[in-house]
Amino acid sequence: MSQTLLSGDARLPIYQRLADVLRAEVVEGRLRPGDRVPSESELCERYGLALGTVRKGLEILVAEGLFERFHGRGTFVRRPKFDSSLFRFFRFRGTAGAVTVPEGRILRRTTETVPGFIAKALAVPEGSEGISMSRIRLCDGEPVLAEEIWLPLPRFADFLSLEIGKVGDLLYPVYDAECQQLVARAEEQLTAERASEATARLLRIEPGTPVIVIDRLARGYDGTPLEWRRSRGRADQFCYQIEIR
Amino acid sequence: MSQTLLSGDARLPIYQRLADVLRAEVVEGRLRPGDRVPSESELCERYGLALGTVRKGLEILVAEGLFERFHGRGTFVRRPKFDSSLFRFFRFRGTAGAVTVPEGRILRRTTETVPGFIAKALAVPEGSEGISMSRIRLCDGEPVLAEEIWLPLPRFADFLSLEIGKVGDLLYPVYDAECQQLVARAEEQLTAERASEATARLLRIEPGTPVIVIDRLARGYDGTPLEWRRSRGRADQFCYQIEIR
DNA sequence: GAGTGGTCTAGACCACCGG
DNA sequence: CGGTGGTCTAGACCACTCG
Repeated sequence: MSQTLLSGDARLPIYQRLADVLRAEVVEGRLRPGDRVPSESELCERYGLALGTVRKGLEILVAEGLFERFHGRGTFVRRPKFDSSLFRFFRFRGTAGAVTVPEGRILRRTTETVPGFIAKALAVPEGSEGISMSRIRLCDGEPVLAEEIWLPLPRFADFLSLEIGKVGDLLYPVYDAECQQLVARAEEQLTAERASEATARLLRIEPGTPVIVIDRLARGYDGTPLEWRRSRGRADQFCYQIEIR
Repeated sequence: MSQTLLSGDARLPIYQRLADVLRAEVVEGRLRPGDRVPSESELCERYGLALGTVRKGLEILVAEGLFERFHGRGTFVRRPKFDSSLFRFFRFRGTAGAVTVPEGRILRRTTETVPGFIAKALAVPEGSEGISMSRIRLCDGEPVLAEEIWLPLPRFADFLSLEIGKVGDLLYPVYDAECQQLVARAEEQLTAERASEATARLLRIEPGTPVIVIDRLARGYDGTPLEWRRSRGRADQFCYQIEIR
C-alpha cells in the first residue's frame, strides 16, 4: 500500500514526497542542470511505487520548471537560462524575430558597503561589504540597458580575482564556473522613471526621457539571494507582454 | 480500448479530445462561469472512459484556468475576474495589502470611426464604427489610471442605450449582462512614456512625468476580440512583479 | 532491440462536502 | 449518508530515441 522508502511528512501524498526528495537532490547539488534523472522504472523500483505515482511526482517538477522530459530519451534537470527571457521583453528594430543575447560590458567593479535596501534584498547584514558593478548592454553596438549589479561577499569573493575584460556577455555561467553559485530563478519588478544624467549618458538619450526600470533578485535552487540587479532601458524600445485570465 | 464516443482528430490522445469537447461547451455557452461540470464518474460513463483518462482531461482545463475543482463538491467553470488582477500590479500607499477595486467613472461615450491600429486589434474592418470611451479610475478619490476604451459595433450596440452614470466600477459584468459578451481572457502590453497635457490633467500630475502605458485586448472564450483598452498610470505608483525561471 | 516516456484501463480505498 | 474529487496500485500496449 502506502508503504514506501520515502522520507518526509507521512501526511503528504507519496507523489508529493517523491517530488520533494528529487527537488532536494537538485537543491543540494547531487543533480545538476543537464543531468539525467533516474528513469520512471528505476524510481518505481527504488521507492517501491507504482508507475502512476512516480509519474505524478515527476510532473510536479516539470510544472515547476525544474525538470524537462523527452519521449524516448529520459527526464533531465532543466538548465535555466533567462538572459533570453529578459530580452524577449524588448522589441529591437534591427533583429526582428531572432532572440540574440546583447553584448555585455562591465564598466566598473568595486568593493563597497551594500546599501540598506539592497542588503535587505540580498539577506546580508546591514553595513556588510559587497561587490558593486556597473555594466552596459548593447545590441548592434547601440546601448539598450544600463545595469547596476550587487553581489554579496564573501560568497562571491572569487569573482574579484577575475579579469574584468574576460567576462563574457552572460554573468550567470561565470557565477557558476568561478564561484560555484548556480542561479535557478529570479524575481523582477518593473517601473518607470525619468532618465538621470548618468543613465542618459550611458543610454545616449536626453536626460528626463522615460526609462523602464527593472529590479531583479536572482536566487539559487535553495532560494538564497545571490545577485541584486537594477537595469534601465529606453522606454521606446521596451515592451512587455502578458496574458491574463 | 481506445473506443470512445469522443469526436475530434483520432490521432490526438483521448484525454486531449475530452478537454477539447469540454472547452467547446464553455466557448459555445452551454457551460457558463459558475456552472458545475459533470462529475468524473458521469463523464466516464458518458464517453466510456477510465477514470484516469477523464481526470487527465479535466486537469488540462484546470491548468488552463478554465475549470476549478473542489474536493467533495465538484468541478466548476471558473469565473474570470481580472480587474483585481490588473490592480495587483499597482502598489497603493493607503490601502496596504487588501486588493480593492478602484472607483471607475466614465467621462465620455461617443460613436466614432475606429482608428486603424485599433480596428486591426479588434479584427473589425478598417473604417468601421465603434464605441469610444474615456474613463478615469480613482483610489480614495485620487486618480490612478486614465483609460481609453474602444468597443466594436454592432456587437456592443446595446451598450449605447445604458445610462452612463449607472455603470458601476467594473465593465466586464456589464458587457455580460447587457450585451451578452463574456470576457474570458486578455493580453496586456506594457511600456512607458511622458504624460501628455491631457493625461497629466486627468492624473493630476505635471506634463512630461513618466507614465506607464498598458494596452489591453480582451477576448471571449472563443478568442474573439471584444474590447481594446489603453490605460495610463503614474509610474511612481506602478510596480509590476514577475517570477522567472 | 533495449530502454525511455506516453496513453489507457480497471479497480481499490480514502477524505471531504452537503443535505 | 451518498456523491464528489484525491490517492494509489498493477499491468497493458504504444511511440520515440539511440546505438
